Amino acid sequence: MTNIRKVAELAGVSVATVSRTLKTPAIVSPGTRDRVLAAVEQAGYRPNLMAVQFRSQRTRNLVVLVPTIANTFFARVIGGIQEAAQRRGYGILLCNTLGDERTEQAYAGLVSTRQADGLIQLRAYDPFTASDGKARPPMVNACEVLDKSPCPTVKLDNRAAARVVTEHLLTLGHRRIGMIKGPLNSPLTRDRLLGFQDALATAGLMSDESLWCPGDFTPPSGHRAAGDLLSRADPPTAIFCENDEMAMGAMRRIKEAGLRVPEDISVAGFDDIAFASFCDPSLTTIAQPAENFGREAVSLLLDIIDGRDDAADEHRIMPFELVVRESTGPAV
Amino acid sequence: MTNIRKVAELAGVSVATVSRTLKTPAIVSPGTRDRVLAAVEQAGYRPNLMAVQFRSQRTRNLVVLVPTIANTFFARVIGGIQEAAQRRGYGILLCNTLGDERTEQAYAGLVSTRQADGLIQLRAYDPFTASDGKARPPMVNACEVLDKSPCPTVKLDNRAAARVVTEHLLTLGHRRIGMIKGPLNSPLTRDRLLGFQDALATAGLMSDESLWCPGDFTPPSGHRAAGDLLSRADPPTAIFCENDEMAMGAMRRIKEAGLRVPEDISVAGFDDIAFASFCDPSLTTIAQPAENFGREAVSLLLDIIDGRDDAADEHRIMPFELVVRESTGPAV
DNA sequence: CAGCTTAATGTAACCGGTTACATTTCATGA
DNA sequence: TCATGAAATGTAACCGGTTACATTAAGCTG
Repeated sequence: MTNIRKVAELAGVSVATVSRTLKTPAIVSPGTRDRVLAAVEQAGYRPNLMAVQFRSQRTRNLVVLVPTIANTFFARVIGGIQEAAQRRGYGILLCNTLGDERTEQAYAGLVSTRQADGLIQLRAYDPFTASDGKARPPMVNACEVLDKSPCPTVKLDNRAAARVVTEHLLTLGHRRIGMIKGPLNSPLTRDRLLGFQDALATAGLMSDESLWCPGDFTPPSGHRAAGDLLSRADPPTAIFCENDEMAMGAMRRIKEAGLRVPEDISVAGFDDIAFASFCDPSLTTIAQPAENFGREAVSLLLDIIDGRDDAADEHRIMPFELVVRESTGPAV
Repeated sequence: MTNIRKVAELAGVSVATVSRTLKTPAIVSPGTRDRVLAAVEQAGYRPNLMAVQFRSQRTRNLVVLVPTIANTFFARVIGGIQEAAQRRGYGILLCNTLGDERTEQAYAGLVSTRQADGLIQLRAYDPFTASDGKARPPMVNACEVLDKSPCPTVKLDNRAAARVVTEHLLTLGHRRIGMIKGPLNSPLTRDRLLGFQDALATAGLMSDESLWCPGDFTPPSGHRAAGDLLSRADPPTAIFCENDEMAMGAMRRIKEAGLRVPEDISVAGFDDIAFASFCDPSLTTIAQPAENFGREAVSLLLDIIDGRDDAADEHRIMPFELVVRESTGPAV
């Protein structure tokens, strides 16, 4: 393996001179510089960055924990993370955790053991355990955020957004509105449910828990939940789904039952994934700046890593927007 | 920072004993072992893996170059890569290249500079340049594969699969079949086009190049291309799209034109993404074992890294399956 | 209990860069 | 010519583990 000593020998100089030629050429005399560069070229030398990292105690890698990469929304967030990190000279160690805490802890260990400089968690769970040492490693929690987060966060005001969607449905005259929820233990699900109830309460309606169906953010779960709602004696005239994937599954199920969207039942989603405007009917949903979630998270994390500690307790709220398309219409 | 020397001091033993206690406890006497473990606990010690890697010259990281993470098919492939890598103790450095060769070369440099042990490229491009040294770093090319690859490959027989889809359309009586292509310079696009032509030729039909529209694998491009096809004097009775994302865009456009799928026009896709069975109508497409592409690629790459050189020139062909759903029907 | 084997532990070199500090070279001015 | 200082270059410690080899302690046999 060609290392710096080989190059030094080849150029007839010391290792220090080779290192200086590559890092601070200005302080090396032109003649020596040329000889060294020729030797580098001849030997095909590439510095071993593992050694550099080891010396500098910085890997310039960030760990990213994603509940599931198959979700189109997260894919966009990751895109934003990746772009921002790359621009600042950092690489991304991606982990598709599938919500498994053991896996998350294992990857968090990469930070504790210095294989990465910091961590971005996209799920509401703190992967650092006591065994990770006393000092908390740099971390940012984004998208799905812990209520009492031990680190900076980047989130949406899910409660407000859900209220806006629900108000939209109420304005259209819907009174019986079904709800397809996300995973039960998630603060995100809870907040969207709260916003949903807020809007109903403001409109003077009782919320009917029998119209809440569990789902897991995948199309099949939306399909199943919609089937459940349709089988009721008095089915809802509109369904609010906590994400677009489930909304697409639900629309499919409604059409299989011979009903039309939105003429018979309205459907609203959440996230505005790429397919939302291309499915049939196109989906009314909440648009989130997914890529910006990623960029903000990286920016906050690097602030911590670089010791700009004024960032240590920041909690950013990202904007959202109701996008009304074809899947919602007046109540029958 | 607590390092092995601090722990050794705390336990009243040498650094070697600490190292042995953690790596090969069997050769340490029980009494010493207990004292060392107590000291490790007390100090909150986690070994600095950067030092371990540096010593062993192995990072246990793999670089993965993805053309675009927003594509549902690639998301599944990455899931497979990630799972297989994790099981074998490797982490993934993910790069969303967007097809930019400079970015790809930069990430390939991580391997040349020992920040990663190998690379998986999901696009038909060799990111290693001459400057990466004479010995080719470990690499595997999967999904979209170079014709003359300098490394092992994992691919689908795209030509055969496209032929099967086309034969399906021909069997349904279609004679004018439109084609929405992927990016022009890709071997994948070329192979699917060849398979399409093969089937037409076998059926004794001339292929009509005016029915080939360019796309870029995104829903909007499928939408645009379908609009283009519909505006022809004599539009096709079926459209074969080179991936499902474009097929969904195309179906949307067809319905916007007041036509029905499949009654007026049939649409077929490629990849069988999660939404293919939940859109309306559900999509006839080619199912690929996406996760297995990832697993195979990891397996081949680790064979190379571990010096099982019998793998150095392997080219695996993955199976496919035509999934007939609602979007294709008899020609009118 | 000497003599020998085996188990347990310690010492220090090593991986490949970086950089503080030491040393050499060279130009300049007295 | 020599002293002086700046510029160029060299030497070696260091980062934190691992491990070959050396050393010491313990156990066993006759």
